[in-house]
Amino acid sequence: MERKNKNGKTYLVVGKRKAALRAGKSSSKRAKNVKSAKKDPNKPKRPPSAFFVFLEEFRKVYKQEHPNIKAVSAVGKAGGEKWKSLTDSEKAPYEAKAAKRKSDYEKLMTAYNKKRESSDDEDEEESEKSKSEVHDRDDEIEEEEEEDEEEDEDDD
DNA sequence: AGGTTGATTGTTTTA
DNA sequence: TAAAACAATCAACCT
Repeated sequence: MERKNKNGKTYLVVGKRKAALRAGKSSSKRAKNVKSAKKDPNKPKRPPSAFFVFLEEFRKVYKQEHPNIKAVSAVGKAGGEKWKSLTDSEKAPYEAKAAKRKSDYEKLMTAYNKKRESSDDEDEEESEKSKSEVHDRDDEIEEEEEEDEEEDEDDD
């Protein structure tokens, strides 16, 4: 966050994490480019943490409370502060959703792995050499049905 | 015009 | 185990 457009163009110094992003030629922030980062065509993004789940809702209400506020950092600060203000009971539902998302993430990851397997890219060294030959000739894994079961837990 | 940063915390990942 | 990075967002700012 020390962007000095004066003379030096070293304004992209954000701190630490974004720096690595700079290393990669990828434009999007999502482009995680570690040294050994493999090229992932469509790797499932990480599941949002309970805080993020809470933030999604918090942002809406925050914007209503502060329609003039447009900076994302404002919601971040307020959200973070509010988040800590919440009790475990309050965070419980958010964590529950986060956990659910994580569950789906694992499923997506499995599908992703299978997809990768389908790809004839032997560039990656996989430790699953003992795996039996796949018999499923046609396996479409891009089918996701979201079933939201309404569980009402109000015991505090 | 488009890419990128900013700020929060939590979870995921890799070394 | 630990540390780093990334997950969304939206407008402003830089190239």
